[in-house]
Amino acid sequence: MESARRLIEERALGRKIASVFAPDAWYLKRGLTAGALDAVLPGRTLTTARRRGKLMLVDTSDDGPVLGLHLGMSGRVLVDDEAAGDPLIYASNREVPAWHRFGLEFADGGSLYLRDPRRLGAVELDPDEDRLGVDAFDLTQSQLSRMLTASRAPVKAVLMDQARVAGLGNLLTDEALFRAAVDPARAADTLEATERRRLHRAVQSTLRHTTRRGGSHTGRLPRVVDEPCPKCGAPLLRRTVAGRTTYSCPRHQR
DNA sequence: GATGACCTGTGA
DNA sequence: TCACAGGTCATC
Repeated sequence: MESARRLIEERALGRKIASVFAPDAWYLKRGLTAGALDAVLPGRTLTTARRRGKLMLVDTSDDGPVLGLHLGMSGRVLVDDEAAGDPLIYASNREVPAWHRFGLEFADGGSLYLRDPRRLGAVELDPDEDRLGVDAFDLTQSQLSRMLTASRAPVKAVLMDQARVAGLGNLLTDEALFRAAVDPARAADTLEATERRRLHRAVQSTLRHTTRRGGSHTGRLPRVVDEPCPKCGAPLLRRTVAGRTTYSCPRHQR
């Protein structure tokens, strides 16, 4: 995610858009059409690449619209046919032209494409940025503590709620809870102050770890039932928490 | 806040 | 052949 933003920042800013490639109407959200994109993007350049959680925000020149790009779980950004980051898990890295769901052709002959096998990504114009909470990278200890003490939901549900914290998905959340030794199903408001601090540190270290690996989600917690816990050896547990498949260690995550 | 639908490649 | 993966949205 962050590496995709950086790729756009380093390689795509300042290049004049010649045309828009938007063959997949389903991929355009909130009433957006290919015609609307054609009407506003050609002639402009991309000026800034920002990110809030999993939503990429690309500003355009001459008071143009903000281009919102969602990668979903399997989407990747390609600039001049070059991808960012490590190969993702749960996603194919093959080159299939039909997986190009959206793109910008630049006047210099280059391009920016979203390649997304499973079509779970999305493109929108002028996205409502405030539907997302604080970006996980900027989450402070006291912000997290307030969220936790204010909710009786499972701690995993609080971490995954994009309106509270933007950017933590299923895998990252499991990994952070594993590192913090906290049971994902614990009601958020039952965490002690020391556990809340530990969880904050675990979120930060998980994020640092994954960005260092180029945004890939591979962590310390194996997502395999009955695999021995790398920390204490107990067979790992698999269940549904907050509506998502959840792996945790039944012994040391309390 | 929980649940199921959406979508489609992957691997058993 | 089919269960499963994940982020988001509509619905309860």
